[in-house]
Amino acid sequence: MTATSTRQRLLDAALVVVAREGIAGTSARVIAAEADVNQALVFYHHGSVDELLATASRDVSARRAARYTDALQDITSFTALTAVARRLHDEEQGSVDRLVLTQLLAGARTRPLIAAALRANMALLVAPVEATLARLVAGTALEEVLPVPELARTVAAGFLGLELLDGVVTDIEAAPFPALEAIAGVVDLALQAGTIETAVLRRRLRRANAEVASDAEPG
Amino acid sequence: MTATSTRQRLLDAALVVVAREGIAGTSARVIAAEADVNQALVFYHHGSVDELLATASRDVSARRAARYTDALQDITSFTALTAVARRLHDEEQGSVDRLVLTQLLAGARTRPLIAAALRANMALLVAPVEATLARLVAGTALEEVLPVPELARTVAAGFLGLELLDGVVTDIEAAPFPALEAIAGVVDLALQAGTIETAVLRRRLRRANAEVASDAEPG
DNA sequence: GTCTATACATGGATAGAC
DNA sequence: GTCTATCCATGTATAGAC
Repeated sequence: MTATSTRQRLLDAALVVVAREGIAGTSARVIAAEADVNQALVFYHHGSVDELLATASRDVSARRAARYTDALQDITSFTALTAVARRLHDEEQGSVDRLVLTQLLAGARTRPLIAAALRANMALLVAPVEATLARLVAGTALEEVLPVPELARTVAAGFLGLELLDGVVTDIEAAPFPALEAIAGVVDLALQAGTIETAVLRRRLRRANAEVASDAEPG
Repeated sequence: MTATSTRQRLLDAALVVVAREGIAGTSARVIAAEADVNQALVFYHHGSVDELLATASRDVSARRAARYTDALQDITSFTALTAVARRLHDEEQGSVDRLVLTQLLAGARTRPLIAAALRANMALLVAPVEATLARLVAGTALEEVLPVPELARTVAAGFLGLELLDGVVTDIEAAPFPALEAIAGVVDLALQAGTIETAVLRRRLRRANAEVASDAEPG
């Protein structure tokens, strides 16, 4: 086994440093120290700190997307979807990958290279969620009222929100999942033919949707 | 009218700078320049940059909580709740207050003073949401299966997730709300007596809940 | 309360020897 | 590919005059 290349050591170290020091505390010097290499090599191998972070971000998100795709492929109910969300969240507790994303999102607001990397990465992350949701609503009354691509982004964003707050507002840690699972239970029930007649649900959903639309443009 | 005090000018400027430059680009010098006062006055009036940010954060969150409390007080359905979420989101488009929270959350990971301020602030933010949800489920079949305090934190966190991604992953901007409103419609329908008999829903929800619990501890 | 001046640390990035 | 040395900008914070 050859020793890990300096280039790769810097990529790994960058993620560790971002997770530990935050985006504001991440510098070429600190990353190099973490990788135990000379500071100038950050610029030799990666051009700039932001390019290094962008590359590292692409790597970590590819790993994350693969993990999500794998975990979601057998999902057949909203209840199961929330259970997977809980499991993924638990598995990522304290992991480097988890802390990095929120730090990079904050950094992306002012650093174009990081923003570009995250945009590409978010698409990877949303794809498996979208595929799963499309499978879940196919053939149900929800199919014609739920905008699946948008819902997938909403779900991914909400999940991110939980990860973002976890550890800062510490009392939120395990709390979200029972709540989400209870709601998923209601939705799953609503989808079961026999509990609500599909035709009735469809009609009512359409009516409710129309009301929302008219509420949104008052007077 | 007396001119705004230097102390207050610094508080206002701090938020502007955090929103514009991000937490990583926020320094005493930049804040002082934005406030058009001398750099040393940051330390004279606020002790340190982090203390200034913590104070400013408390102020901005108090404003935000007041806005939310006001907007939520007349909510009587989940559909209306999502409509309010959409309105609040739209109103905060491009506002200083909106960008600040995510930046401070990222900063909180490594800066104790900011973390403490945000913890206090999050409680303010969750309170009106919790009160609203408690009102919504009171007397319905959901009352005994939904953990309201946890759900309130989940909703707040999810909302934050949307705000966090908005502007970075640009295609998410307006998308979440139709999706959320469609789901809220389903939940509201499920709660309407006559659509589903309450007793049936209760029994099924309990059973679904039990299945989730046993799924969570396999083999 | 506000200013100038300054000490001192850290950071991005490059030149040039090896 | 890697190292040392260095330039220069920016940042925190304080001392002391006004």
